Amino acid sequence: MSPLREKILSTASHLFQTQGINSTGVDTIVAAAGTTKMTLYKYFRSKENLILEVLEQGHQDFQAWLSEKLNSNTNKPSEKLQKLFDFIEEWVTSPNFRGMGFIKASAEFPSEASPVHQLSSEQSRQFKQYISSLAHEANIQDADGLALQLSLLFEGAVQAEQMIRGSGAMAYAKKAAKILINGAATH
Amino acid sequence: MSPLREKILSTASHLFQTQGINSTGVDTIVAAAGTTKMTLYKYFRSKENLILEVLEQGHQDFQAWLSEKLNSNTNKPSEKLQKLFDFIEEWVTSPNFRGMGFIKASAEFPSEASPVHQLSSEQSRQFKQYISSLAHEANIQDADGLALQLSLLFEGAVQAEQMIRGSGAMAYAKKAAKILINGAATH
DNA sequence: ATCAAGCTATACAGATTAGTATAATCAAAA
DNA sequence: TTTTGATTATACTAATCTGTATAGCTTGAT
Repeated sequence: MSPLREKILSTASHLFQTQGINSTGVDTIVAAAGTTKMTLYKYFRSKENLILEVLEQGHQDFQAWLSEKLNSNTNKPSEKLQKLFDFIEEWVTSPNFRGMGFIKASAEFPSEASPVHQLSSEQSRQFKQYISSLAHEANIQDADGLALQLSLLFEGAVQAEQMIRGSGAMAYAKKAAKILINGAATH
Repeated sequence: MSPLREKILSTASHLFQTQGINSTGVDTIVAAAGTTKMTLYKYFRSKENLILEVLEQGHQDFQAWLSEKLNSNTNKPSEKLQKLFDFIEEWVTSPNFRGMGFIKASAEFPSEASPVHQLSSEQSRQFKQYISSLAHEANIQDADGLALQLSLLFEGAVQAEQMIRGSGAMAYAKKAAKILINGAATH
């Protein structure tokens, strides 16, 4: 892929996260990326299109990183579920963590008719589905229920971390997750 | 207070929640409220000022409703904590629930220099502090830790409910809350 | 009936937005 | 050296935004 295209994507991702999506103009993006509007509109049909691609890439990066971590560091299915929040914490507290795109995007595009909102909720659904599959492999009875609860903790912790940087929310979310997982496993 | 002023406040609150704050123009607000810009700017110094007042009123309404419910329906401190999420669910699933302002506002105003962001995180802190005081009265050892975990569940559930309306997330958040409360009480 | 206060109507300024049109520049390939 | 393709520079359109200025209307009190 064109390096300029990637530069625009990463610059936009950074600005969207730090300044907000709607508050970040196209002019700001191209200035920060060191290019011009003509080039941006050559690679992206519209600003909405750029937003969608930023979201898509962010989500894929996270999912790929997470499943790779789980597959290479754990063996048994029950172990995967137990270590899930350890890796999530590692991701969230890493220096180049820029927040979860789909959480903020759904807040900035509340209308369900918006393609951005639709992609956001689809990504949230996919993430929950991934946790559910882990819970299912670990023979948890109410796998979907546990997955929903864990995703609530996750989204709440990310939200809290975005609200007050360095709040340590994820550490407590991890503890809560362990309690919920153990509780669900005994049934 | 002037009925027109209140009409503007409630209209703005509704539009901010359904369309987003930054995406809702002042012209849209006055048209929906059946008045004009001149009147709006008579009662509110600026749009930012209006946003702050909408947030303030929404938070006060919620806090007043919740503590009234808890004080009139429960006696023992431990009972308050147990019934907390029952009442929260009642609030969130009520027909005129318009979402929690401070959660979306912090997403739309990510810069910590923004007064809107500052008020949002202050309200989030106050809510967590309220839960903490309940936990403390119930003689929970790590009252602050439990309060943080419960507020994560709360914010995650509201977020999920905003993302996919009628997802039933709050019911599962309630179950998770009971488990965490019981777990913390035995220590 | 006159007056005053509150509200409406409308037009405007100034800034910012997304997106486009046109021309100049630059580098590498033929 | 000439051509080709990619990028830049700049100017522009048309819409939208917050906030203000000016003038007219309406209603209730004196």
